[in-house]
Amino acid sequence: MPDKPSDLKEACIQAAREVIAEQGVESLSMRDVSRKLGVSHQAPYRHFPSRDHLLAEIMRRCFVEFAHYLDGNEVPGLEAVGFSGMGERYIAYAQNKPLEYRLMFGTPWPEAAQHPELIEHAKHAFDLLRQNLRRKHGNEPAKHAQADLDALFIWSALHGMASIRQADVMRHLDLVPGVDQAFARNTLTRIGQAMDSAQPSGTGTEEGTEKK
Amino acid sequence: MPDKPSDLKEACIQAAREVIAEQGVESLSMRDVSRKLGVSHQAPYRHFPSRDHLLAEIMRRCFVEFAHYLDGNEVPGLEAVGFSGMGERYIAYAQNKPLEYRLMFGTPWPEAAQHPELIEHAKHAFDLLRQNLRRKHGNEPAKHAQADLDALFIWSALHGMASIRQADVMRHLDLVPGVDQAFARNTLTRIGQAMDSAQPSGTGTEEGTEKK
DNA sequence: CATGGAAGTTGACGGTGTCAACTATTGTGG
DNA sequence: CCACAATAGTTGACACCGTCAACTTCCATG
Repeated sequence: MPDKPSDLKEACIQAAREVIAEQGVESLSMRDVSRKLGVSHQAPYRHFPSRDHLLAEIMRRCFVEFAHYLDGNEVPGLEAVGFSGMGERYIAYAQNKPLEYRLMFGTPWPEAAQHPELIEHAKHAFDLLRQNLRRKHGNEPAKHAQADLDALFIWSALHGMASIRQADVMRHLDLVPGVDQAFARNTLTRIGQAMDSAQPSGTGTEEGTEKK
Repeated sequence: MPDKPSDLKEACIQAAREVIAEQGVESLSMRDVSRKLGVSHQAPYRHFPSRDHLLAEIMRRCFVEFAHYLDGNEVPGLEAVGFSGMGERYIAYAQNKPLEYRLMFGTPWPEAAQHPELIEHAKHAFDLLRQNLRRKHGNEPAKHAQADLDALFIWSALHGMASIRQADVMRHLDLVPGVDQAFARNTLTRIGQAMDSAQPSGTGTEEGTEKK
């Protein structure tokens, strides 16, 4: 039990991450981190105005790590091979850091206005994917809408897969044995097939023929 | 204020759904339900052993509704036109009943063993998609693995999109205007393109050439 | 009519986040 | 060198939560 750490703010973040890693986000309490640090239950409030602010700071750091991961700086085995490599790194992150992934993408976010740096770093991670696609499409502004749509689609498929894999409902679907192993590979293949097909006609920005 | 409802169990479920619709899942409390029904804070425990059991029952009913929706019995405008129609109905449900969708797919599930009927109904909803794909592939058992993989991929893309659309982080990504409108349509198109491509080589059940 | 089980009430316990007031420490200006 | 103010940390309270235990109320059945 480390008593009275010199940098309490940093120690709070560290302790909170440990609690999250051991028991999950939802059962993290301010008083847990206080106890863990051998400090009064109000001490963390000197450094974080509320539980949400502590959580937001942790999420922000997770997004920094995540972006680093997506850039290929964390998994030296997988060299950057364009977008497909990024998809694999996305999957690898969700698989290797499931609690962090759940924290970033599975937890109800605190009010955005209160935590501008959080959304800034989240946006940055998304921008890595988007810029990758803009380079692929050619960077003229006319193509930006399609790049955004592609980024959203790829993110959807990857995030949906990561969420489903982490939800224990998957264990109860009576899947054909071995399918869970092939799930990630198949998803990447299907994404690639979709992206190799012709681009969808319109972005929907010109008119709306399906408004009913 | 409805005093002393005759069927308290049903009234609890109704009241809880209202609270969820007004304030979200996470701020639903047993005592809220009690107060709303003008009843003591322990009365609901006569009918539900715990908060999780009440939540599980509500989730179960949501899955029943959701399956009904997927089958096309709720949106008479959209006739059942095979898989593609089901994708649209999936999206329509997530859009029209966002809180129920969040409850089913965005909330940490209670321990599965405690709530067998919940997973049974969840599995039933997934089976609607799977059986649809089995009919499409031909129903021989050899094709079942591919049907499962396809179902998981389609579910991933749809669920990922639904989650992302509901997360308010989307409002902060500086997307090209109009892209959010086209998001759903583009996703369906991309799914269709992926499914129209050749099937991926293996299911991963035969051997593992990528185990390392 | 007695009795027993089911439904509902009351009260408590330990847990939480957070406000308010207090103390201790530390660095600085007179 | 010392007073003083800011900063960090403590203590105590409050309202809320889920849930256990003991109590009452009531109705159906023997």
